[in-house]
Amino acid sequence: MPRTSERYRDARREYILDAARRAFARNGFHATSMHDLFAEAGLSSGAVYRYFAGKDEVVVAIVEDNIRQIGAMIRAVTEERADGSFGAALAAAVETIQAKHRENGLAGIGVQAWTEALRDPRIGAAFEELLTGLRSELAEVVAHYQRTNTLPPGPSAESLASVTIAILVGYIQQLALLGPDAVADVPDALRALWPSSAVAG
Amino acid sequence: MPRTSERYRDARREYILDAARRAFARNGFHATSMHDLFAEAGLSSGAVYRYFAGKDEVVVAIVEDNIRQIGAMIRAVTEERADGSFGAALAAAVETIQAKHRENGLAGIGVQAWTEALRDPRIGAAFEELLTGLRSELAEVVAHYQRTNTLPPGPSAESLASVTIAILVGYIQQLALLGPDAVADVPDALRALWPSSAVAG
DNA sequence: TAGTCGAAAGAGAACGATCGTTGTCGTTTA
DNA sequence: TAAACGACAACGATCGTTCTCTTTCGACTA
Repeated sequence: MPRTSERYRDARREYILDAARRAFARNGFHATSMHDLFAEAGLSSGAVYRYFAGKDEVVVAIVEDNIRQIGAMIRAVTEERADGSFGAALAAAVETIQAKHRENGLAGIGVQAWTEALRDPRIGAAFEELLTGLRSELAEVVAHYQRTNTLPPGPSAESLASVTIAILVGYIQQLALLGPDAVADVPDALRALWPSSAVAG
Repeated sequence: MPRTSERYRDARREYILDAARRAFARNGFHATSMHDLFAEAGLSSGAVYRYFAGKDEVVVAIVEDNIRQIGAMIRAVTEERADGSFGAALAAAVETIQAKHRENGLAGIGVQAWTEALRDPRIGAAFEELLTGLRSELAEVVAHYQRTNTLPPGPSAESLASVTIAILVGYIQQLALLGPDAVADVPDALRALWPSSAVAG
């Protein structure tokens, strides 16, 4: 018979993750020690280790959540805008990412997560799943724009989806490194590159 | 009066950096210890520390070289192809990057460097310089394509340059994470997106 | 309903391991 | 032969983690 409810445990876990996110966004995964994390959360080591088996588990939890966030944002925006132009859908995705980044530093965590994916098999697998899943889903969206002649019919929908992902990933990278203001004009460029009217191919 | 020539010292330094690159590409900057580096180079700590003041200096040297490589490749390709189509120039840049990655794991080091740029001010400054310099140079190239009606005249050349950088950065990211085969069809997509003929805008 | 008991939560000191770095001493070469 | 190179042991610091002890709170009992 547990002393506390499951709701309490979940809330506590989330509280620790929030503190970890702040600390990690400030100094990076590796440069942030567990003691830094304890200080940021205002808790002792014993308290934190009751909810996470180790530092790796904290990192993985944060990265997996970050993956889920980014994936969900891209999916939501591109699908709901399937009737507008391709450029407008892309611009909307970018603007959503930017807004989220301003409030919780999404991009910084994301960039760090990509590097971690190269080393940690668990994170690597999660990213591969995100990217390949996103690619096939975006391929369907892209195919729609190919049929309506706003994207060239020549290349495969999958290859165009890869370019789409590249744009979003590269945008997040610049967002993290240069800040939101430096890339504020990207949405306009995307809308102009792929407007509603037909494009040569 | 030094025991050896300056040429010897330079060669030795480069030898150590090559070993470090291999070790870092395999395990990442942080997960690779100096002892790992000594083993990879087949040298003692004393030998390495005679050429580098510390681990940070090794990392910075490798990252700065990586920045120089990527910047040079993008500049060379986009400038020499200024008479072809924008898509062809982009595809050529991507193919050059892919070839280099196959031979020395360029993309993996690059992705790690981006993360390090968030934390180390020296690396961060180098990257900001690369990105902003590249952006203004690419803006001139892009402006050329805007004048010849192969890119829409509406958006600023700088904003289109940011999108161009995003594509290249995002491509490198996918190259590192998914491997060359998974993104082999990207060049074709780029050529199809921006062919020689005029594009609506 | 008040009191008691047991288990979970949390604090905090401390430990073992590892890492980056240094210092010493032999070796090599202009 | 003097100075740089290089090997190697070892050091201090730091980090992730554990262990012990106290505190807290829900459940059961009278």
